[in-house]
Amino acid sequence: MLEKDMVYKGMHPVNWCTRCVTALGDAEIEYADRDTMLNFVKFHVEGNNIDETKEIKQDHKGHYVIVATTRPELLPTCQVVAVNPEDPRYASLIGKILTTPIFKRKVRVISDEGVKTDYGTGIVMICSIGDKDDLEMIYKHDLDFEKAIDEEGKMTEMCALYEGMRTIEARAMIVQDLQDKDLLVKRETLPQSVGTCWRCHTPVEFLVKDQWFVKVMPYKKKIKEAAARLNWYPAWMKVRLDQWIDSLSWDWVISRQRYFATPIPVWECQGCNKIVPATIDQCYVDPLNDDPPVAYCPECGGKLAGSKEVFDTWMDSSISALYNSFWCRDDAMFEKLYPMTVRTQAHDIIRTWAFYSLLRTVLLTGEEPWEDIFIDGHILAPDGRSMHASWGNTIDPLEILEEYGSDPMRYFSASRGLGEDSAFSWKEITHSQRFINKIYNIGRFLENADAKGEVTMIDRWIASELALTIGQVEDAVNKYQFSGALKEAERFIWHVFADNYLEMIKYRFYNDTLPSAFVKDLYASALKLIAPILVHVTEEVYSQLIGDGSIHMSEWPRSDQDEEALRKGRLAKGIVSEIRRWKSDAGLPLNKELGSVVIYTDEDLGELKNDIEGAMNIGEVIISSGQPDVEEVIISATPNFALIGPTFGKDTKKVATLLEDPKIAARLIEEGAIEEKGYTLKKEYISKVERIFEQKGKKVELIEHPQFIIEING
RNA sequence: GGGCUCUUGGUCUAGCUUGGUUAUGACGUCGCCUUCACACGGCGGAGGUCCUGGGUUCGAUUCCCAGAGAGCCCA
Repeated sequence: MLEKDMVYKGMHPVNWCTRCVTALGDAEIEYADRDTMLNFVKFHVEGNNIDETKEIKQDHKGHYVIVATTRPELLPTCQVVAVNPEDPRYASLIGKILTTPIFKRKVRVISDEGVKTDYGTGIVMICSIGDKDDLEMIYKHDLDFEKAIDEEGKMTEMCALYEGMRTIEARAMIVQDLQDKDLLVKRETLPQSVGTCWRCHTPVEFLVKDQWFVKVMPYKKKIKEAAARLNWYPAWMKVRLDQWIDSLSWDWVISRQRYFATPIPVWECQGCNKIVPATIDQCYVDPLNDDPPVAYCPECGGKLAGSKEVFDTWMDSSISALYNSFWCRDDAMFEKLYPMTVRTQAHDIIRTWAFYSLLRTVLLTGEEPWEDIFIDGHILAPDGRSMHASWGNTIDPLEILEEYGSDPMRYFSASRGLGEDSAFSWKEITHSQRFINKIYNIGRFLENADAKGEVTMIDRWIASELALTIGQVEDAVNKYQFSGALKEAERFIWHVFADNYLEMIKYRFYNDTLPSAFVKDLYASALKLIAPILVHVTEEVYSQLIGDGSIHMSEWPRSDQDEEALRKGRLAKGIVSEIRRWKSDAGLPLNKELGSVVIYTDEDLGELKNDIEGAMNIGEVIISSGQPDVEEVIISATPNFALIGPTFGKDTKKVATLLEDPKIAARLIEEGAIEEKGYTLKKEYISKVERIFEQKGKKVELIEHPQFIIEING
């Protein structure tokens, strides 16, 4: 980058802590709200033909204007005074010369739209360097950098009799002197947000120092184009990067004055300042201890001195994609691995890691470092705030690992929505432990199965359910929605495979008609879906059931989807659930034997008859395509708004009221379509009806479902 | 001050892209069930102004606008 002129050395203001005596990166600044004093100071106007106005007054020394400043100690560096061009109060002042108080410097009044008319008196002095606004003005109007404050926070010799004082002392003294000389009009308290050193909370100063830079300004468009080619997850995170790039107004300062970090691998000629970089085969190199590649300056023969500065740490981390793909070390690997598939990081370092990575790799290779970028949130303390040792709300992950193991913690991490911060929750740990326990116990149950039974309809059903789940997990993972993948896999394993399927095949387990290998294999396939999250329990169970290498090295699962099996299996599952619920409602044990049950349905459930009997301990299940011999009375009906809304528009409510009438609903279901109050009603406008059943005046135990009716004969 | 995000039973949360039956699940809570993988289990119940206001619409948790509160990033 040095050779390509993308890196240069130049004078530039840096954030500086006068207590730690070091430069600070922008990220090391903490803003603190505090009160300061806004001082209203007289600046006398040069010349005689002055129009006196409300703002331009006169005292015994002549005409003056009032400038407001929070930093009177920077008066010695005041080079210009600025007003807003739109400000009518000072229109006549633009171009005039003022005399600075005490230091008696002649300064010009300039206009700049950046001046806020409602700050102080609307006139501001531009000093080097009070704040970022000053900095912008200095660049914009090509002013000199003057140094009033040194590295240790003391006033320099240009501050005349204030030289050697600390800034706070100098400020107090100057205010006093201004007052004594009748140059101070008034003081006001002003709430202010001050940048402070993150370590010692000393307010930071801007100091102009010799620094190394990576050019950013010429490449903003290029970086935004590269960012646009990435797939962002979540998509809105890209907005943050774009706006950050737009807001940048300086190149990237990459040098730091620190004790440790990666040394800047260059030597400088003491005579002519020629830069001699280390050669590639010299790396890694410490120019303070290692010899330069040439003994003397190739330009002037002068003595070379190694750089004492180190890199901003982002210089290292910004090329992680290049490093990890063996850039400059193994061309074949680089060709294969680069660009990398995905960058994963949190949202707080979009402006640093993501941005600098894009910048460096685009400048070095001409292409973006990854195909996808996914931005995750932070884990907050259980109280919803960020974790701080001083707040006493931290969670030590090592304690969780020791007490619960890593699977519950991984479960928690994966269960969070992508990109959003979320509070750590012990409940999730509890829940995940239960799930892990479930996974383990299912494994223990299947472990002992060794029968070689036939694969039946219900087995093909669970295989089809698995196939659907695999698809859902794939969709979620492809969008980096691990929480969705986890949820689908858990739903299948716990609530479909264990709660329903296992209950329906248990009787085959005990009468040795289970196709054990098939069931074990299917369960192992399901475990693969969550193996990347629950790495240990899945490995344990897999090794017990399959015992053929690691689950983490196995093929991604596949399963056959059979529409007929899916339809019939779901129906059987629904029937079992309904009977179970009925037993529960009746206060019966779930294994209470039932004499016979008649199931009325249009579907041919012959192949599932045994499974229903086995699951619910029923003497005999009779499948009938007819209707039970009972009288039905409709007691309520629910309209199908999805149909009647588009059909009836504004009249939807009236029609809905008609459909809800049990008598109308009964007639409608009987006749299919009827005319009522001028509307043509159809049977399909009713989505659900509630009925009761009677047989010769006696109550009949019927379970009603849209797809079937169950008649229970205890 | 600017940007982005969030607000859903006691607590946490899914759904909102593509508006429509009874709003998902977890933790807790209450009741029932000791069935031989698991009582750290199973089944069921109670518990909701889907932040507020306005708009679009026959219909808004979902779409649009405004506001309030919270978080993060920046200044």
